Order: sequence, then C-alpha cells, then structure tokens
Amino acid sequence: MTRIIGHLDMDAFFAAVEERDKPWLKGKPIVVGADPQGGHGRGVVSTANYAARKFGIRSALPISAAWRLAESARRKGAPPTVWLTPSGRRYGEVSAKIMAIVRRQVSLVEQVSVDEAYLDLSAAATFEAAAEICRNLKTEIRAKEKLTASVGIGPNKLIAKIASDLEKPDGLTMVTPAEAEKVLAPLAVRVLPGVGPKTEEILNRRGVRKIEDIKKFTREELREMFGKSGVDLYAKARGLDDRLLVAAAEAKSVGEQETFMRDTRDAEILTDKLRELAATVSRRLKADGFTAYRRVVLTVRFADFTTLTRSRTLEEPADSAAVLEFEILKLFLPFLDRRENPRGQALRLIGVRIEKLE
DNA sequence: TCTGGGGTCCTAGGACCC
DNA sequence: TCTGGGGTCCTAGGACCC
Repeated sequence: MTRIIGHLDMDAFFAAVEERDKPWLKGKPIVVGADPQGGHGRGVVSTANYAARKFGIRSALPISAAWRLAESARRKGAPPTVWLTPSGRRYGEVSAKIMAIVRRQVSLVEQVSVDEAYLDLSAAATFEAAAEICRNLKTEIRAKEKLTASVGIGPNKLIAKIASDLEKPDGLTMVTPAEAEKVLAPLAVRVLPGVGPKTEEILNRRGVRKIEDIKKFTREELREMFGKSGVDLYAKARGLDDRLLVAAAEAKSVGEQETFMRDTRDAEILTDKLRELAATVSRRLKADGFTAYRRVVLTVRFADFTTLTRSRTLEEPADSAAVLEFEILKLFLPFLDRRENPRGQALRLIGVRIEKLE
C-alpha cells in the first residue's frame, strides 16, 4: 500500500487564538511574545499575525527589533501593534480540541507540537480521497474553532511538511510521489527540516542554494561534510523519507530555564532562582507521571551569551526536590567564584533540567 | 537586531570492561 | 619500547525544531 501522509499546521496559531478570543483585536497587528518594555525588552517573538508580518515581524525575531519595526510602520500610518504575553494554558486547551477533531477522522496521528500534527492517510488509498478528508478537517476546525489550518499531503513526512507551508495561510497542498522531486528542486535548502543557519551557510559557501544543487554531491561527500545528517540530506534532497509516524512519544527530560531581566552576579538572586527552578521541575516531573530521575543538568549563560552546561549522573535514581536542589547547587557553586567564571562575568540565564527519567 | 523557553538528537573523547 | 577491538557509559557542546 502506498503511503499517504498529511501535515496539519495551524496558521499563526497563538496570534489567531488571541484574535479570535478578543474581537476588539480583529484585523490589528498582533505580536505574541516577550514583553517589549518600550523597546528594551529581552526575549523574542513567538507568533505574529499576518497584519504584523507585513512589517517584517517574524517568529524568533528579538522583541526589541520587532518593536522598532512596529514603531516605524506606525510612523508611516500603520495601526499600532498589540503586544501580548503568551497564554500557554489557553493554547493547550484549544490545541486539544483541534487534535480531537483530527483524531475522530484519522486513526494514526502524530502530534509534534501544540499546533502541528502528522496524519497517516494511507487508508484513503488515493491522494484525491486523502485531500477530501483534509478539506473536511479544515472545514470542521473553521466551523467549531473559528481557526484556519494549512495542510500538506505527500508520500512521506518530509514532503507533507514542506507542502503544508507552500500555500499558507488556509492552504491545502497535494504533492504526489511523481511530483515530489520537482517541487523540491527550486526551493531554498533552508526549507528542508534539519537545515538550520549553520548548515545553510556551509552549503551556500559551496555554491549550494537550492535543494536541487545538493544533488551534485555524492552520499559520501555529504557524510564527510555533515556526518549522519549529511546522509539524511542526501535522501531529503531527493524527496525520500521513510520515517514512520509515532503516536505518542514519552518525554526524555524535563527542564526550566530563565533569562534575568538584568544580568546579575548576586549569589542570593542566583541561588534563590535555582531553588525555585528545581522545585518547579520536580513538581512537573510528578505531574507528568514520572517517579524518578537519575541525571541533573545545570545550564549557565553569561552576559556575553556564552552558554555552559554541567551535569552529574546519580548513583541511584532520586525522586525528591531536595536532592535536585542539592545537586544543582553543588554544580553551580564553582560559578560563584573564578573557578568556572574566570572573567567574573554577570549571568544572563540559569536553568535546571533532569534526564534519565523513570 | 543582540539574541526565549521547551525540547530532541548527534558527536566526540575518555573511562572502563571483556 | 610497543601496545587490538568492540561495546557501553559519562560528560560537554552544538545544531536544530516549534
């Protein structure tokens, strides 16, 4: 049986939920993300709606840069931008309703994030029948949740994922196996999942800008350049991907980190924050149904953005917040003096993570 | 432009064991 | 006075994704 995979991706999800729930925001530019603090805020944009994207505001853009773009647009007569803090709980609730709609029509669904899922549509037997299922899903999501989704349909996850992005927002894009390689060919290498800024830069320097250009390298050459991910790249450039859908994967780690409003070297502020993070992580571990952890990881980010981790695997699994706090503080101690902080830098961020969960 | 927070996966060296 | 090969675990860092 030929595989038919769908990828459903909600359009500007966080911003769309806000716009739907707060009718007075309708049509205004909306940015969901860090507090802009009049242009001095730290952090980045989570999601901008399409009105704000017109100003050049995008996900992951520093919120200070987004502020400048919005101000500049406003001076040219654009409406003022609305800045919102993400309501994670709310988005989770809406997400659950959407995924329930999807699961009623599709037996195998892999939810990859709060606003994204892969659908195994192979049982539909034809691409046209699969597209009909997806049209119905989009209609039901619009009717019941007043939100739009974009869907890509392809012979595998890779093609479905790329297809869902081709006609955003509110798109439905079908790419058959026969079309797949031709559709990919002219697209930028960065479109391939797994190709980030670093890989893109290396490929560009070799004169590789489009996906079709990747095909001038042999599998071995790509392996030498990028290791295992190079071998994956060889297949992806040809539209090949045999990854299966996974209904639900168990978490492998639980962690929390926080960037300070102002960089600090104050030992009390730092250790208080670590205690707080340890307590939260420990609570979440249990809330997520785990009983113990065996590895603790401390993350430290200096003012210059240098980021270090220190970790320790425990001899025995632990389950208490007290042990986590103790182990984390032990890892952190050398950062309070010149042992791990030779230039005496202030700290920008600290984080706590636990792994090897049971 | 001065860079969040929650994650996963891969790599590589060293220790250790058979 | 030249020193195997394979496997697993630990630690640290880095690329990437949403």
